[in-house]
Amino acid sequence: MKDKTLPPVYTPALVEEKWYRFWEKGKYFGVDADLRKEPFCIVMPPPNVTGELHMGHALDNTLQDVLIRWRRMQGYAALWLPGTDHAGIATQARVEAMLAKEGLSRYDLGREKFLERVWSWKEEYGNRITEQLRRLGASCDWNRERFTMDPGCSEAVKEVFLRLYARGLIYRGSYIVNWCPHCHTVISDIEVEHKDTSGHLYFIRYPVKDENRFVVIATTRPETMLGDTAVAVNPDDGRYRQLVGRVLVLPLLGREIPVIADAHVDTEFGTGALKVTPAHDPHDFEIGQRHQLPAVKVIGPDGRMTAEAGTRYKGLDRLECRKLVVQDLEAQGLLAKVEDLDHAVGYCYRCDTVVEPLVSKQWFVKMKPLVEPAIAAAEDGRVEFVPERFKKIYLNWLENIRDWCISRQLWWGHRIPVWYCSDCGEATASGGEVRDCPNCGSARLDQDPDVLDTWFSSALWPFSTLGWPRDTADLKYFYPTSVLVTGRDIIFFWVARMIFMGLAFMGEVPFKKVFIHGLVLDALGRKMSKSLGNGVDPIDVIESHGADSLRFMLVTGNTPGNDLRFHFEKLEGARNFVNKLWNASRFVLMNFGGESPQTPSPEAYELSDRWIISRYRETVVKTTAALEAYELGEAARVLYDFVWDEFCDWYLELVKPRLYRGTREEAAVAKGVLRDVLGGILRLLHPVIPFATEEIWSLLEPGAPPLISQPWPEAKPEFTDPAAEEEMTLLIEIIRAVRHVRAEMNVPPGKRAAVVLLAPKKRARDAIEKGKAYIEELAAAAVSVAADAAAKPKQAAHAVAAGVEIFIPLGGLVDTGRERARLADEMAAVAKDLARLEQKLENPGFLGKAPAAVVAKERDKKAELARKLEVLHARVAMLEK
RNA sequence: GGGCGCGUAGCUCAGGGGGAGAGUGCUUGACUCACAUUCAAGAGGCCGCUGGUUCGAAACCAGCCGCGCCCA
Repeated sequence: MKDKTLPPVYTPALVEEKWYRFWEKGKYFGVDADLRKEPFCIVMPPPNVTGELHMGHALDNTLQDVLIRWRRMQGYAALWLPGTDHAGIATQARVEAMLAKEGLSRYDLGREKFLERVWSWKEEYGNRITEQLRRLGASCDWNRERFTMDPGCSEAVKEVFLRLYARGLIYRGSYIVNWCPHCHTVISDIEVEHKDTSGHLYFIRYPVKDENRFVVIATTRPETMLGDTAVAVNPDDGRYRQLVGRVLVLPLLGREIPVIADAHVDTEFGTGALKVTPAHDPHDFEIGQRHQLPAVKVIGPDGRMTAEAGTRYKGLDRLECRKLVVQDLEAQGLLAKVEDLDHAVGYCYRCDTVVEPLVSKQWFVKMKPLVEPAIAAAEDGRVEFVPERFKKIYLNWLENIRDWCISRQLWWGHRIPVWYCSDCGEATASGGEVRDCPNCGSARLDQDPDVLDTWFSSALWPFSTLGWPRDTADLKYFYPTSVLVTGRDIIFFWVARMIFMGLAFMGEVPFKKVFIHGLVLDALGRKMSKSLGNGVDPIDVIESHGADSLRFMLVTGNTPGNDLRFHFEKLEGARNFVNKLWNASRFVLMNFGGESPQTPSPEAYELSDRWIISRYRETVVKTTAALEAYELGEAARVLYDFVWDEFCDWYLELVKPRLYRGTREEAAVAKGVLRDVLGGILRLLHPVIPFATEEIWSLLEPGAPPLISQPWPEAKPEFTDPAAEEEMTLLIEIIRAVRHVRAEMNVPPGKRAAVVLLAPKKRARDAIEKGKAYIEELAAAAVSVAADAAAKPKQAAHAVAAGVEIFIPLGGLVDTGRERARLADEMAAVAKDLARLEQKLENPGFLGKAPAAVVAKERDKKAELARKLEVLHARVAMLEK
């Protein structure tokens, strides 16, 4: 070993940090608007500032980094724009929890002081996740890092709010909304997760006024009956027709409520009579609107019963109240029955608390006018989904969308830029502080206390980060961005909203492609979650196996749109691959002995050189095509196979004789090829495995510009060499056959065996002559070639490969019984295949309708199998003698 | 209830109208001077079921069964 500087096991920790610093300091991630180049731009889905890197981030950002590094190498002005999201609810909750440890609430501090605390918390912890992204190798332009609450983004949020308000697309009103009693804020419809929950269906008798009969209603939430203002039946329901217009007496409270008819009522559910609680159920709210029913709020924002619920229930938690109401109804004989029922219950997606629907005055975005262009853009292909099926999901959602509730009862976020006059009640929207009411001149003005939904600012991300509302060069150059890479779980939250906001304010779609990937699941196929404790920390993985291994595992395991299970075995496989690359490079470098070999002239190539170059060219084509098609996993698999099977297992072995025993000239040719092909491999792998490839590159090409800035390999047509491929395929087949026989016959691996090859065809004989040294080296054989059957040795193990008969004379070592059995098995297999082919070739349908090339191919196969069978028969006959 | 995805080797998954693939695990052999995180050889599969289209289906279509996800 001439060079001991390369350790035999690749150690990522020694390499990764060094190269990341080098790239970042050397500004290799940075890019400017450059009209001589094509732009390629990805805006990073901003992780929450509160967040820590999880496997979902690791996958999402690895895929982005692969695309960005690849396009950068292809010569695009490749901008990957990073940033973080202020994550209203999550961040505020985090800081409030911290305060709680000091025995304080946010109200103790007051709004201003509280926000100071959040900002300082953000300064302290907010860059943790960006540091973690660096460890993953993310090559984003940190100089352009943005934050959804930085001055620029805040400006954009205000501007968008004001413009939408001016167009009448933002309005304030009292509607039923989803209240999370734990987060203490309203959340939008999509922030509610519906989960099947086992509960009960309570059947309650509502007495008809002045009559001795009842209407029985069914409900899963009996406590809401205290807020009932009607009972509704379907107008076509004969059972209840005569009751419509009558008055019922609401049990427990004695309030008189009407029986109304509404087509919305499902006659199949329960008894067909529906209690109507407009203040606490979305459907009931709509019925209430249609029939001008009062909305009685019996549940307050704290999840407790209000005074309207009556003195007996006031102050009780909604679930305690449920028990008491049921108990009271039963005592009064008004509870008809209780059934078990699984039904969908809404939970807050942030904190998993049961959401309480209630009527409240909130700000909304009117969706219809915004959504129509967003639908059109997907339908006419201005924005494309990869895989395409996600387009349907997107469209289906937009087509059934309801108005978006955007106000949140939080302090951390973009404050709603509206001021209310205490004197005349006028609401004024403004980009700056309003001091005098434009309506009455009063100075008694208060800004709306609420902030905007975090997703409101995220929706502007692709253009707010490029400078909007200012008309910047970046915005002109990079917008619309090239592709958005994100998980399928936030198509509604984010992707759809960016598209309609982009269309509304830029007049163009924010990205041309949406590349959707699945989720990273645990080994058992469950979502990784804190509560299950089944999450795998990417940083742990990076520390134990290296960022490259993690990235390679995530990329190879990824099929477009499908979920990916995390298995440590797969991670180890990836680690082994990186180590394989490392060692192959180590071998190459050791043989260079510090010199830089030159590319040989093509005439100097021998068969194996022509073969590996041809295979390399094919790999460039396949890899590039897979990347173009967003099949990143396929690209990585193609590279894995090429590097491990063809380059390491075959080419490196084939090259050893020349390096160890060849002439100087021969060795120089081999080294030149090694340098070229390994260099190409490093380029191809760099987007997926950036650290190890950069390290190896620096050793392979000392003094050259770093790999990150090298051009992507070209697929030169002149590299393709079908003859070399055909010949090598033959030789590989022969080598495998010899190895097989040796193993079967228990020939010790170290023992050089004599091998006689009988090749009737001249082409095969020529190839064997050319590759004789390969066979001898890789099959530990002493080869002699013969053209006619006279050369057949008698006491020999035997095999057939690609029309070539292989004899390994073993003298007395051949166990004829065993050999006969082996041959019989092989003959059976061949005969079976042959029979199938013969049948096929006798089928007139096949002969008449199949393409000529297919028929010819099948004929060839048949001929070859027939000959093989013949040879095997002859061999058996010989053994019989 | 509607929509989508997935059922291929023991496990995890690619592939995709004309020869069933990979990784891992398993069996056998080898510490061969790049790598035992390795090398070589091997066993292992009515490609979920039933029909249809086709000369030809594991692949395309329909239905069914099972699992998962999303929406209501």
